[in-house]
Amino acid sequence: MAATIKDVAKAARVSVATVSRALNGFDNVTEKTRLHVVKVAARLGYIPHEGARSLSSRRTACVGVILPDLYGEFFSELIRGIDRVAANHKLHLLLSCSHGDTAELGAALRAMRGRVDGLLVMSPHVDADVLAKNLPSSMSTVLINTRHERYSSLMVDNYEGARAMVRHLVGRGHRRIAVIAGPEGNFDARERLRGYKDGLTELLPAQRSQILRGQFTEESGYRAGRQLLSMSERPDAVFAANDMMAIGCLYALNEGGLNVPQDMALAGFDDIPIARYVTPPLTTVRVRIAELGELALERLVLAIGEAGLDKHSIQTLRTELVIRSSCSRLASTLSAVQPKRRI
Amino acid sequence: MAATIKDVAKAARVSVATVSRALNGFDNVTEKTRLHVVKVAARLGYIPHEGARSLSSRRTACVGVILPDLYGEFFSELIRGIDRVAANHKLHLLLSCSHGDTAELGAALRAMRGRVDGLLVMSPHVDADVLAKNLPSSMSTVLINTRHERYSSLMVDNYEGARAMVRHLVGRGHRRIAVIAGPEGNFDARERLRGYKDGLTELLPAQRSQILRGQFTEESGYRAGRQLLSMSERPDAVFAANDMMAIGCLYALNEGGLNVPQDMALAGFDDIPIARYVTPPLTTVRVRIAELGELALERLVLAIGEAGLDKHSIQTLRTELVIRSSCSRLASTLSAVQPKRRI
DNA sequence: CCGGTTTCTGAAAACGCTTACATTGCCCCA
DNA sequence: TGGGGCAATGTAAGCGTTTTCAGAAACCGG
Repeated sequence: MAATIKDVAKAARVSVATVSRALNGFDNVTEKTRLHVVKVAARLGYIPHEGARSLSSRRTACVGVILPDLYGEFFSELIRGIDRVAANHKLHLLLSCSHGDTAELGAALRAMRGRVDGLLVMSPHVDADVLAKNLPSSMSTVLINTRHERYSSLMVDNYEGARAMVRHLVGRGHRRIAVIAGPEGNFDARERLRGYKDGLTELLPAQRSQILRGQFTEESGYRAGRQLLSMSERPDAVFAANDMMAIGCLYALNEGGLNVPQDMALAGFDDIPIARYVTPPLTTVRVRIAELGELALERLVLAIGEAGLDKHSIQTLRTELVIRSSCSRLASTLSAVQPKRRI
Repeated sequence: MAATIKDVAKAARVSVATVSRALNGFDNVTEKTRLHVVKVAARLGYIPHEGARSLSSRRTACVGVILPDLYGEFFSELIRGIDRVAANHKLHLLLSCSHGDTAELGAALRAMRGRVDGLLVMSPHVDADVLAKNLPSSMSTVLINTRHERYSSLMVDNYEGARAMVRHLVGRGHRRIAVIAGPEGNFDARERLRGYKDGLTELLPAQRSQILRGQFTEESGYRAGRQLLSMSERPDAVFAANDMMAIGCLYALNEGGLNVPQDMALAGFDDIPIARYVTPPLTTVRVRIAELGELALERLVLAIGEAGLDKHSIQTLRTELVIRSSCSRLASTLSAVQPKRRI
């Protein structure tokens, strides 16, 4: 059995209190005693039981991170950002995944009680009150890309990002601009779609929007690409609601013998690290993903510090257009069409 | 303050023991009592304090996962595999990152004491006995791609994978085959390099090996690519020790006007999801990354179950050559060189 | 109606720490 | 030399559960 503080106390012939103080660097212990205790502890290979420690001290030095999924670079980037800040604050990460399932989300939330000091939740499926119902009240919480009236959150400006992209595509001469949208109930997907639609009606009121459904996965992007290939009147540009789908779509288009951007422009959203490495490099909307994670945890740390005084703030991260070569100007279209531009 | 079991007991006019039993589904409680307790608990919004629970029951339902880093798709895939199994077993993941630093690794290991039931450690930097020194003895542990005499581990057959790739490249007619190696002290890097070297001396004893150093990041792959561009006598094939570097290298080569595979073949290692989506799709060595995570956790779960009886086994996952188009045959080289083949 | 089971429930002791409070011992100054 | 004050240490009460053990209640056959 692993040594406990009692064993150390016994072996060092002092009380457990003294051991605790000595090992935790309190100043009310003689240097001599401390040294002795430290030595004995080392000899016994004593490692404090963090569970007991947090029960007693009422802080766990852990934060919970609840994500909808773990697939793809978006989440790994997010976690990486979170980890950076966590390391700074000597916090540990308890990772949980709702797998898009409401029940699992609820369970994950409840399971965090007594394990963590605060919670980072990303739950883009807008199943509003699973949160309120399963979150231990008094648990500091920060939401990521999830809107809820009772909790602070960090949002990405999906709407403006999407609009900016449409503006860019139109500016480059594209007219028939299709979108590969994200999953239905998804908050980000919805906002990006809204941005696309608004951008389109604003700039090209005559053009019909053209929406393909995707699931934010490469695979669904690939399927959308196949669909595009089989269309009689192909769009001249496709705006995928995230990079993964753009990449899947790109693959399908290449496979179908289409050249991006000459035959069809392609844009993504997120600017995941890989986006610049595909060929052609992907024009996309940059979301500073790691920073999103960092900011969220920074904010959570603050909230934990201030305990009760919940500020309930919403911060929105701006996005940024990243122009690479997957959306070059369409010379032919440009000359053929004389758009009524309002830009 | 959040409700505790005591509050529930008081409100329900029963003892805490009864509340505990009722809520945990023991059968020695009248159905009537249980219902009553459950109702009261719900009314008070009671959520059990998992920390207290694990202290008392001596199991945490958590496993620790210690990784060297979080950057890139390799780790996200690994975590995804781990998460799948964790979800099955209703385990939670406590994620920690050593950032390649021995001290941090030690700290992370110690921090796991009393927080988790078992540990998954990937520490390819062969700093052998940080492990033994900081691991609470009696903590079930499974290593991933890390060799240590005292613990069970799951390994990837890096050596054979690399050799197979060299064999493939030679088979395709490549002769001057350079490698972009991983970081020095890294176990995987070392094995892959060894495979490369052995493959080379075996098949092309006359050819000198040509080694560029990388850090397993795209960025270092990019630098290696620049180096390649500036060489007077360029290799006709490059084998990057992982896909990330291959992708970075590809970018540099494209940028330098080289066509892959016509001007230079390029191969990677890992088969991260993105590998198939770059252009040209990357020939690589497939490591079933998610499966690696799954198997590791499966094994850990077993080890936790059997407590003392450590089996201390080593399982090696085979790799698999994935041939895409980044390494097509070099017609010119083929005719020019008449190798003494031993294959 | 009574002893002996079988259920159900409660009291209290863990679990391994931290920490408030009490106690001891020592120094120093009156 | 005695006592006030302070620093070092010890005692013990938590922290919120589970779980052992013992007691109470209900049941059953004789």
